[in-house]
Amino acid sequence: MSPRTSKQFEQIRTSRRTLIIKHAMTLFADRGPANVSINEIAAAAKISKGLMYNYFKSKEALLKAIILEGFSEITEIFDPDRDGVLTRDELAFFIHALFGKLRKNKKFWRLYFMVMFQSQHLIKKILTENEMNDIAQPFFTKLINYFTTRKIKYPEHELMLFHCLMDGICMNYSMNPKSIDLDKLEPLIIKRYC
Amino acid sequence: MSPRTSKQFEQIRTSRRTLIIKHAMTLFADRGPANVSINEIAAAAKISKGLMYNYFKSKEALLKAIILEGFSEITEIFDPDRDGVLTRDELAFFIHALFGKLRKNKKFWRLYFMVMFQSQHLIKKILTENEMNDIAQPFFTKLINYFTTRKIKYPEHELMLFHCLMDGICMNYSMNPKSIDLDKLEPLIIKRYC
Amino acid sequence: MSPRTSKQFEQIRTSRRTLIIKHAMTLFADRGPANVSINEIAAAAKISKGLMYNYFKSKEALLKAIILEGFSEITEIFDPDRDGVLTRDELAFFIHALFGKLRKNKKFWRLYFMVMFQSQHLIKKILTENEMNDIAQPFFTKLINYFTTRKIKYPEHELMLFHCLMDGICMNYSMNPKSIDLDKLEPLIIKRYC
Amino acid sequence: MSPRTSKQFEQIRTSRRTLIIKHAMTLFADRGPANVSINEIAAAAKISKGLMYNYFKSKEALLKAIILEGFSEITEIFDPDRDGVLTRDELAFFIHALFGKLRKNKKFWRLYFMVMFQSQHLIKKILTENEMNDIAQPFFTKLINYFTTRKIKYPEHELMLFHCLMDGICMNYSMNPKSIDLDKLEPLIIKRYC
DNA sequence: AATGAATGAGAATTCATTCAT
DNA sequence: CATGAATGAATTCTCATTCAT
Repeated sequence: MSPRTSKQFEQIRTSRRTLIIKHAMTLFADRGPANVSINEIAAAAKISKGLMYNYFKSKEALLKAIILEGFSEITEIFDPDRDGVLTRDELAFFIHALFGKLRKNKKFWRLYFMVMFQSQHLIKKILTENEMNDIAQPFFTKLINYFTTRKIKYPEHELMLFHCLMDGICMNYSMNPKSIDLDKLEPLIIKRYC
Repeated sequence: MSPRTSKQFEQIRTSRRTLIIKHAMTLFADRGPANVSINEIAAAAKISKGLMYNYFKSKEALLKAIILEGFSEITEIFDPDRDGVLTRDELAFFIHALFGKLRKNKKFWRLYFMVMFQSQHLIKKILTENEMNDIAQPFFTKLINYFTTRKIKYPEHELMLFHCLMDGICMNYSMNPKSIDLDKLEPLIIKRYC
Repeated sequence: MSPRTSKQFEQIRTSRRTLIIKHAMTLFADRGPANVSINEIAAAAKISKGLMYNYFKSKEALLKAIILEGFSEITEIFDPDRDGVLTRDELAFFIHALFGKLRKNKKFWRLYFMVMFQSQHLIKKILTENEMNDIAQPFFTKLINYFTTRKIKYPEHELMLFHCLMDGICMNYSMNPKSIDLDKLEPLIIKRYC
Repeated sequence: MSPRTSKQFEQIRTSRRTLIIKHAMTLFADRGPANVSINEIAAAAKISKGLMYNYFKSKEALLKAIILEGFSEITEIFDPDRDGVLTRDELAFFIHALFGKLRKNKKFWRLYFMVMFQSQHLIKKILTENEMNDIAQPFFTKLINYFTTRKIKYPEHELMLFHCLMDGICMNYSMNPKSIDLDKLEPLIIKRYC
C-alpha cells in the first residue's frame, strides 16, 4: 500500500471534523452544552478523547465552531441583493427560505437559542467574528424601506414586530416542532407582509 | 435570656429565603443555572454554603422555587374573566398587563427562557405542578373564540401567530431590553388585535 | 404553679437522657453510627439538636454512653460467685441468663458487634473504663478450673471454643434472629457443657 | 513514537486496579469503610482521586469489588464433592481449608464482618449476585446428612452450633488473631466433628 | 495521528458543632 | 433550660485538559 497523500489526510481531517461537529451538536442541543462531556462527544463520534483536542482546542472552541458553522448555513438567506431594493417576491422568498432552514436545522436553532440565553458573552464574541450585524443590518434597512414604501406608519416598529414574530416562531418551532404548524403559517405571513 | 419564639424564627427564615432567591435569580439569569455554583450564590447572599442547604435542599430545588415564585407572579394575568368571553378591552388589558410584568421581571423572564431551552424535563415537572396548562389553556380557547367572532379565517393559526409574536417580544426584551421599544409596540399591537 | 424543685429537674434530665439513648440506639443499631445524624436522633427523641449537646457533649460521647449502658446490663451475668468455684448449675444459669439478655437486647448486641469491628480504638477506651477484663477474666479462670475438674484435656482451648461458640451465637442471633433457634440451642449447650 | 497497544493499556489497568484494591482493603478493614475517604485511599495508592473513579465508579462499587474478590477466594472451599456425600475426611479438609483461608485473609474477614453488620442491604445485593446461598446451601445439606448418619439427635441444631462455632472463631481470629490459637483449635475441632 | 491513563481544580452536598437569643 | 439558625470542614464525585507512549 502506498502511504497516504497529504490530500487524503486532508480529507480524513475534514470528514472527521464534520463528524465530531454533527454528534456534538446533537448532544449539545438535546441536553445543553454544560451537560455534555467531552468524553460523551468523543464516544458518540467514535474517536478518542485525545483526538478531539487535535481537532478543537477546547470545549468552548468546539461550541464556537458549531455555532459559526450553523450561522453560515443560516445567514445565506440574507444574501441576494443585486440592487438595494427589497421586492415583495424577495421578501416572500426570504420567509420561505427561513422556514426551510428552520425545518432542516431544528437542532441547531435550539442550540443557538440556548447559547444565546446562556452565555451572551460567548455569542457576542462569535457574532463579532461573523459580523452578524454586517449581514443582517442591510437587510433590516431594506425592510424599513420596504415598509416605508408601503405607507406603513412606523416602519421601525413594524420591523420590530416582524423580527419578534419570526423569532417567536423559530423559538417555538425549534423547541417543540409539534406546537407550530409551519406549513400553515408560511402563506399567512407571506400574505400579510408581501 | 429567653429562647427565641417560633415567630422570630419564622421571620428569620422568610427574610433569608427571600434574600437567597433574590441573589440566586440574578446570578442564574445572568449566567445560566449550570454556570453558577452554590458557593457563588452563598457568597452573593453573604451566607455560608451550608445555610443554603438549610433553606433549599438542592440546587435544583432552589431553581424550582425561583421558577415557581416567578410563575405565580406572571400567571396572574391570565386570571380574570367572570364570563367566558374575551372582550376587546380585556385583551387590551391582558397585553398591557403582560408588558407590565415583562418590564418588572426582565430577569425572571430571561431565566425562564433559559430553563425552558436547557432542561425541558425540569420545566415539565414544574409546569405540571403549577398546572400551567390549566391556566393558559382556557385563555387560548377564549382567544380562538375571539378571533372567530371577528371573522378571522383561521383562528387557530392566528392564535399561533399571536402567541409567537408575544414570545418573540418577551424573549428579545428580556434578553436585551434596549433592542425593543415596548412603549411603542404596545399601542401598535393593541390596535392590531383589539 | 410552684417552680419546679431541683429534684423534678433531675427527673426530667434522667428520663430525657434515657429517651435519647433509646432512640439513638435503635438508629445506630439499624444503620450504623456513622450513618445516623445528630439531627435524626434529635428528631426521633423529639428534642432540639442543641439540647442533645446539653445531654451528651458529642456524638462519640453519646455512642460511648450507649455502649456503657448496654455493657452494665450485660456484664451483670458474670457477677454472682460468692466462692471461687463454678458449679454445673451456675454455668447452666449463666448460659440461660446470657441467652435471656440476648433475646431482650438484640439491638444492643448488634450495635456492640458493629462498634467492635468498626472502631476498636473506641471500644478499647470504653472497655478500659468499664474494666471489662476485670469482670470477665475471673469468670474465664473459673471456667478453666471447671473444665480441668471435668478432666478436659486442654481446658484453655475448650474455653476458647466455648467463648467462640457463644460469640457466634450472639453474633448470628443479633444480626438475624430468625436464623438461630435459641430455644432449641439452649438445652443442647447446657447438656453439652454442664 | 507509536501509540500504546490495547494490551499495554490492559496491563496498566489490571495492575492499577489491584493496587487500589489492596490499599483500599487495608484501610477499610482497619477503620471501617465509612471512616475511610476516597482521598485517603488515593493517597495510599499514590494515585489521584480522579483516577480512582476511572477504575471504580463509586466508593460503594469499590467496596463491592473488594467483597466479591474476597468471596471468590473463600467460597472455593465449599466446592469439591463429586458425589453427594460428605465423608469424615472431606469435613476435616474443609475445616483445615477454612482455617487456612482465615489465616491468609484476616483483613478480608474483618472487613467482611464489618460490612455484614453495617450494611446488610449492601451485603444482600452482593450475596445475591454471588449466589452465596447456592454455594453454601448444598454444603449445609450435606452436613445435616452427615450428622444424621452419625446418629446425632437434632442434626439441624448441630449444624447451627457448628456454624456458630466457626463464625465465632473466624470473627475472633480476624479481629484479634492473638486471642485465638488456631493451630491448637484445628485438631480439637476435627477430633470432635470428624 | 491516536490512545486513554492520569491529573487536579472545583462542584454539590452533608453534618457535627457552636451560639445568639 | 431550649431552640434552631449558622458555620465550615470534610466528603463524594465530575470533567476539561494534558501527556507519555
